[in-house]
Amino acid sequence: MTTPPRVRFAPSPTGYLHIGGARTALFNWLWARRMGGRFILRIEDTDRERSTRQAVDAILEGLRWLGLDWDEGPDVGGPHPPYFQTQRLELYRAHAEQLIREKKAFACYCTREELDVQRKAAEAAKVQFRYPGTCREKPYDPSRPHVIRFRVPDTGETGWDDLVKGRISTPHETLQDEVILRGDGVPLYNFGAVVDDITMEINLVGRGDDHVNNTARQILMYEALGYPVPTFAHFPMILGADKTRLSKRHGATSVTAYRDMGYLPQAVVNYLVRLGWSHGDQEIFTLEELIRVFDMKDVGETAGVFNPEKMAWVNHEWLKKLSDEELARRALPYFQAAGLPAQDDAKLRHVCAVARERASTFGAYVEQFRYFYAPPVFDPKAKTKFLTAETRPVLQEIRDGVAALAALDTAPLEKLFQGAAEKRGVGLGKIAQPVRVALTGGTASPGMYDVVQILGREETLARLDAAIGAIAG
RNA sequence: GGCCCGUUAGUCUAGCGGUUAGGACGUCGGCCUCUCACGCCGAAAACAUGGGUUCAAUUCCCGUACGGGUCACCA
Repeated sequence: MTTPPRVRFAPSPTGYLHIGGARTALFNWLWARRMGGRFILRIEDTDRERSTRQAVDAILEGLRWLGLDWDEGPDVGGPHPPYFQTQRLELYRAHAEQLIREKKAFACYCTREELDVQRKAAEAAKVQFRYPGTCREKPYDPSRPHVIRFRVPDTGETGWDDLVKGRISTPHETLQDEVILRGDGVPLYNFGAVVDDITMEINLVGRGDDHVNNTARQILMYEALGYPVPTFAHFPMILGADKTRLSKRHGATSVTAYRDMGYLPQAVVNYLVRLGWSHGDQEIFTLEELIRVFDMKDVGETAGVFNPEKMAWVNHEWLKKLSDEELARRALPYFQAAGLPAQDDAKLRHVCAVARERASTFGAYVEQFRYFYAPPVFDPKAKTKFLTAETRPVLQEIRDGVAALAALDTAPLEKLFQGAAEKRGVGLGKIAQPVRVALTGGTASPGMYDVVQILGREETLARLDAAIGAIAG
């Protein structure tokens, strides 16, 4: 392709932007950016029953959060407005009328009831229902209730060279004279998409695998309308762990849900791009790198299972790259959303610094380190094992030592803990573990000096006193 | 069921006729160590299956099995 690609993402606003849609958008966006083309966003809202304004907003929000901006579409306009299908009805009507004049489409007066009867009969006879062409030759009478059907050739086949899947073709016998305009004049998907892709000058259609079976019919429509057929690229589906198409029952599937769990947009993009595409042995990619190396031809052809563990790992890699300041700034809203009194200060930066190597999402930060902002919740087993009459003197010694320190710098703290260990001829663990349980409630935490420094002298002493008191009682 | 598409370890993938079949997540073991984590080192783990074609098939062709998609006045 020598002309720059004009690609599009055309979601129907019936819910949030989900993982699969996000990846489709991403592949298209990357290709447009790589090739110096245009990325067009079009809202396919012809299903009025299910389309909502909130869903439109949610999808735009999801795309923006991922960093996928559009060159033409809602909010930004462009040379081929409007970008909502329900505002383009005259266009579909005009193109349908052209087809009717040229006998490539016709009005069908069959009622749904009549069709249902035929469909049931076919089902009973165990044969594939196919519109029998009842109204093919009837004269056009706009005054009667009707739909417009596209006339499909009875024989032959239509194929194309798919950019990712290679040659695919469909025999016409498996197609039928499908409805392109409903009784109320609203187009059906295949026709609306074709008319829009023609008028918006889309020359590369990249979409999910689930549209493979629509492609031959659409190509027939391009040809009937007299326009060049675009290149098609069908991306493999994303599946759940049970290998069925990814859906809500597999867990979180909306991209904003991942934002809310504390994933970074660049990590979500990074994970999604690697699901069905690869480049050497590299796993971590910035958007800039992707724009340089992404190629639709490298997209694989096999469906892939969405793997939350790997996505968490990717997110962790990204988190580790952030500066302390950036990390804290981004983590803050999550602590606040959990009702914890965190602020963008030195304490938060210290908390994030120790969390960085220990948790892979901001959601996990809050979960694992809430004791820095709230009273510790004691693990019963840890309490029984480490907060005992035997460890009480240790807690007391550390408590008094911390109280006596001029400042909670690492060196004096180290000296305090090691002194207590040496005095007893035991390892540092014998000292640190009881203190750890007293301060954090559990047996796993960042290093003790960090914990003491983050909690501060007052809170450290209070927690040690409480633990000592609990043992006495 | 018809049609379309697919099949390399549990998962994501590299491979494009001759490789010790490479990398990553996860798993397991070790080192480090105040616990956890990080990091480092190491290990187990794959070409669905049967026929062809070929001197030679993971790689090309056909069948089978399995999986997915799709069969609306939804998109």
